[in-house]
Amino acid sequence: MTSFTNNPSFPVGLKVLAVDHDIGALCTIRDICNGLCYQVITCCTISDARNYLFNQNFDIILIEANMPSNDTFDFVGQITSHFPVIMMSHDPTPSSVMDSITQGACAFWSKPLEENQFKIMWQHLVRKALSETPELPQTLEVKGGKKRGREDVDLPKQPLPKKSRLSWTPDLDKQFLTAVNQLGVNSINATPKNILKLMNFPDLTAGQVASHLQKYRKYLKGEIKKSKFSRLSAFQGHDEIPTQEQHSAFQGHDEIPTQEQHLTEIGECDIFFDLSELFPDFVDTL
DNA sequence: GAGTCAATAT
DNA sequence: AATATTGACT
Repeated sequence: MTSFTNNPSFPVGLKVLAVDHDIGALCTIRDICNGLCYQVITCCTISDARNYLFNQNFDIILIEANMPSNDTFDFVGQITSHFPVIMMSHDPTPSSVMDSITQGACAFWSKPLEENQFKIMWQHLVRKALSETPELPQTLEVKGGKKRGREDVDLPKQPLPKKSRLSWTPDLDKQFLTAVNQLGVNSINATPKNILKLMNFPDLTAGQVASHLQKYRKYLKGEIKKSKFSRLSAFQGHDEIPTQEQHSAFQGHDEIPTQEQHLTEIGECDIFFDLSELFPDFVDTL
């Protein structure tokens, strides 16, 4: 991930995760990081950030302090022992700065962000590495001080907090649903690989998508059967949801179907009801 | 090989 | 309970 070239003041390949509900800010961060040849991944929510951290490692994490969700600082507290975390905000109130630091963040940056701030990001990385591996300083000194700095030194990295199974958060699930709806749930194009491509979520595997897709389709079948006895609730009932559990994707957030999707679904259901009246046995195999 | 689906494992 | 894996089948 990260390495130091013969110029020890300029590590290359820093891998950055940026979390901010403000898309404009994410664009700025992305631009700056690209300019510095840093790898950067951005996301808008804490739950997406969690997923990224489950699945891959980062050198440093940038998080907006004033996110709409209220779990930001809890999250920060959970990850600062594993990653250097920098908090940021347009409005660095004493309390938000204090919360950040007490949760273990290593810096608080005032927005607007500037490239220079990113140039020194690596210092936090080194500080953290030093605190964990006392012998690193020698290595760095050699690197900068003398001879052929061509061999890169990889900073020692802490293993991931946990190699954990994927969690289908509402956000991730929403991405999934968006992709599936785009392809058409019952289209032959709605394959795990195609969905995976549309989702563009790092380190997500086709197998994971396939598993989720299977669950989703199973859920849909349940919904169709339930709606068998009441035409109206077939859709409008979509938000009044059957039980409550298995609904996270299909699990809970209210999908606002586009006009088109809506019509399509209605069409399908009408067909379904006609069939169910004529060929109840056939329908049962659906 | 790629998918689906049901069963089973974790 | 949710997710991952497996095995049979297309």
